[in-house]
Amino acid sequence: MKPIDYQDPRPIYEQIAAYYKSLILRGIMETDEKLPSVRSLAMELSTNPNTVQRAFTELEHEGYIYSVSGRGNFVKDASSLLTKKQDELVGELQTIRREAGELGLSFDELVRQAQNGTDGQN
Amino acid sequence: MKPIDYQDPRPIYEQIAAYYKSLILRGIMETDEKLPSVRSLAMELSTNPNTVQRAFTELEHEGYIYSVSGRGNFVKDASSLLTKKQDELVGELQTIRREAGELGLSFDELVRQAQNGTDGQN
Amino acid sequence: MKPIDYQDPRPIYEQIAAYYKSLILRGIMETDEKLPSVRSLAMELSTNPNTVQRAFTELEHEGYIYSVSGRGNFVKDASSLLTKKQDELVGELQTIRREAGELGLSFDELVRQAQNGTDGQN
Amino acid sequence: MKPIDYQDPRPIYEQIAAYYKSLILRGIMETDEKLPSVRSLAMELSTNPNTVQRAFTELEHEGYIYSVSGRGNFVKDASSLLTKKQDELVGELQTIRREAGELGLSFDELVRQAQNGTDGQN
DNA sequence: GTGGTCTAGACCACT
DNA sequence: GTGGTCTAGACCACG
Repeated sequence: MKPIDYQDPRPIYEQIAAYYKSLILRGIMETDEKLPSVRSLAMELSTNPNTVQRAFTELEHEGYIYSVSGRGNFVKDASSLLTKKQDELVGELQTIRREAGELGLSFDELVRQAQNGTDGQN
Repeated sequence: MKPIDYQDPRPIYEQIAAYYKSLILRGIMETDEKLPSVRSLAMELSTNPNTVQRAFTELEHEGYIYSVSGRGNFVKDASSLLTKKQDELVGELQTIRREAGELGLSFDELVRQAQNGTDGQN
Repeated sequence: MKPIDYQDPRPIYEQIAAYYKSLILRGIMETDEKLPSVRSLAMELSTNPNTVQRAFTELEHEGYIYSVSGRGNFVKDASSLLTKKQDELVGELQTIRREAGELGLSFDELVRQAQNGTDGQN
Repeated sequence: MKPIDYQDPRPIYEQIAAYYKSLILRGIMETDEKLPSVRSLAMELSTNPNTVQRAFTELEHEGYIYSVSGRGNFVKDASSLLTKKQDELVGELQTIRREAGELGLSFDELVRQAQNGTDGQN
């Protein structure tokens, strides 16, 4: 599985970041495991090192990885991240649900609309 | 119905803004109808005029109201706002759905969790 | 000259309001002159009385007309309005000019772009 | 170049926001670069932290920066912002041009007036 | 330390 | 009277 999909409307650095978030949160990459170097990953994905660097910067800001100057980028303590991320998503859903209620819209109906027009295997 | 709930984690100015968004989007307040003055509403809600002002500023920035200096704040043309807002909410749900997929989480399960712990009549 | 143009992207009530602003500012309608009644104008333009009412409400809010309940709508003191409006437009142009400067864009170039794609007899 | 000019009729928080918009749109500040902290910038400009906070809130609402609680404020992906902003300015110019036409004023004359009384090197 | 929120009180411009 | 801006000072949550 390659992280970049040019059909995807998201910018490339977002896709790269999302790919590693997924690997980390699912436990496929373990704590303190080293990520590929910026240059090598840029080669592999045929993209610009700046784009990879931006993805890594985002991962660092959001607490997924830490960077050691001159050594590389490494996975942060991943154990708590998944449940934390899950709580965030549930929180966002509750916000949307409350907003829908305030506007007289049916939350279930919105959920149904969100499930149409996409692949759909959840 | 009073707009401020101190149990609600949202800041007061957000609650006030949300309250008027709801009134406007549901059509309870009509185009060009006048909102209460900053000072009188602050009195009524026992809060600071700055807090009300902040709520109104947010409403103005988001296109719900317009302000006429020395006259008051008035409801903007709200006709198209509701469907636009609904589209936004569906878009946010699709984003969450995709993120959940990337993390190996069940979107339906998250939706179920979001519906527990709150009143729940959607 | 009829005020409504369905090609115009602006809402109908905006067009009606703009039409009367033009008449008032150019001195074609004089101070205290009576505007057509809401109902008769709606008939003449084959539109809904609500739409005309909304246009008149906007004109009143912006200080062009005043309304006397049961009698009709009348032109406010128009003498000072034109120069005031002209000053407003110049002020807006200066704002745009300053913003362009802050962004490293050429104001003249923007003006040129704004003059292409439209009729062009200024 | 210091952002605050007390001769400028714009409120201080607007000037601060405009200053950083300019830096971001011109590419002088890069994506994910950190802005000064609210308090340190307030010290440097001899103004109140609330005023700086207001400027940053506006920048966040308008999509120029994002804030990470406890870490600071950072520049958002700015690549598409400049052309978008330019289109907005051209659109505003066209609106003014149409209004001028409706009032019997010469657009070119207004542009000339807007260029007098200021520095003038566009 | 950071951002974020809130209060109290003041001043201005506009009408 | 109205909205809008600014200051001073306080408190909270997060890390």
